[in-house]
Amino acid sequence: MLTIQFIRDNRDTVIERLKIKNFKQPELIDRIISRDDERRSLQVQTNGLQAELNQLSKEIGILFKKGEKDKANEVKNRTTVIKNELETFERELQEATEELKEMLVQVPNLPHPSVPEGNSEADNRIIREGGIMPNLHENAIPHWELGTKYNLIDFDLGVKITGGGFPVFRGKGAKLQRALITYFLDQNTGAGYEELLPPLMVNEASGFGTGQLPDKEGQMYHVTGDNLYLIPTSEIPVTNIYRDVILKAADLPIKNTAYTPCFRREAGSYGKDVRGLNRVHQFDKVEIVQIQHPSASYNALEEMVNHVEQLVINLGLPYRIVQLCGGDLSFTSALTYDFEVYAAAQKKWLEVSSVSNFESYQANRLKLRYREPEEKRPQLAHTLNGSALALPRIVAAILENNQTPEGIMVPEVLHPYTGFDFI
RNA sequence: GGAGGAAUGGCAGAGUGGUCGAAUGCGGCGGUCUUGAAAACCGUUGUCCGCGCGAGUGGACCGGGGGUUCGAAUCCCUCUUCCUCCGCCA
Repeated sequence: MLTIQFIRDNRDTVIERLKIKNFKQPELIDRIISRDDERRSLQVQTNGLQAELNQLSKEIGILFKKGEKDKANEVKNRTTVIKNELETFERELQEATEELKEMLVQVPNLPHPSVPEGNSEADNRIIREGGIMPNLHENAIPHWELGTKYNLIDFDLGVKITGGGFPVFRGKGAKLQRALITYFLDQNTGAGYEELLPPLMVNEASGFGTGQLPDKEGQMYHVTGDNLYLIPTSEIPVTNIYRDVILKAADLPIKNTAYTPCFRREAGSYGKDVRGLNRVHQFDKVEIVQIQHPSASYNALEEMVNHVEQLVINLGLPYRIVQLCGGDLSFTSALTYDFEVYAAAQKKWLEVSSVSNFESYQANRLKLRYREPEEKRPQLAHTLNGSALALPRIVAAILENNQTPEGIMVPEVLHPYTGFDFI
């Protein structure tokens, strides 16, 4: 979330920039500022009464020690009055603080100045395109049919044992998954990212820290018995490692990578674009996360984009990089680049990575800070993350684009990992 | 799952109702000394929210939340986590 201080100091800018994000309640900004005014005044009054009470309590202690019991009791009577008064102020102060936070949490991150205006995908800006479009033979088929034909993916089995959107990979299909995961992790660690293997379930505090809670609750599987959430992305456990942490400026940047399965309910997305691996409830993803100094975060974002681009290039997939417009940008992001690869049989662009700079928005929720060597006060760090990469759609594109009448060619970089070059 | 014990500042560790944000040690930072370093000595060293032009100053925080009390690190309730033992188990 944005800090209250920032909102107070930049009211007009905040309102103006949030327009690009289609923020629907600009009046909330003024409500926040006036509620904060109230909060401050309540705090002044509360603190004053508390100071008085503290002073009297000390006096009582001293009087009792001296044995002046009567005098002590007299002072005690005075405290009763203050306590009653204080109770009201404390309650109101607490209410104001809580309401303020509830309102702050509803304000999305400000988009970066370069973010184009727009309401939907159609307004996203294509930054770069690359790779070569494949020429498929006449009888080319989409990946869900290839998966069945070559016994790589069994969608029906997944339905049987769990439900729709939980495919079973088998044989060379399973091995291809493992190869991609290992390949991505190797490339990421080679680029200086420390490999992590985090928990797949997180608590509420973690969900709040990265911005999934309280609003996007419906997107996550909730383990009600223990009040835990299955992660929709390893961004949550990895970034939350640094929750409530004050780093030294010299510790920055921190670069982590993690492979995890991801779980998404995808409520309300039935119908279009859900065939095969295009949209599933459980999938594998390798993520990269950076904790950055604010002055370096946009360079880091470019670096991450270049890194992810190289992965896609190495796999030989036609791709494009788009910058999300204001309306398509997520609640917490300031700037996001999406990677899409072309799946030639279904003739569709599939999103395989989303690389974002959250600036200090998550950091403020997380209380993730760093300190400059000579500075007393810690500053909020910047957080960034991106998929490197999400597997199912990569697999879909590889299967579809590399199919020949004789079988499917495995990208060369994967051969050491798969142990086979043809399916 | 059952029975006990514990949680204090960066770390270790005192503190069981009163001027305690908290002894002491270590670590960190600054200084003295030294050609330099070490040692020794001296000083300093948490976070957050306010008020004040400023020098300053008020409040909160001893795992989280609630309670008792004029006053809580200290007493009570509750949750979480860790340790020991028993049971179960990959």
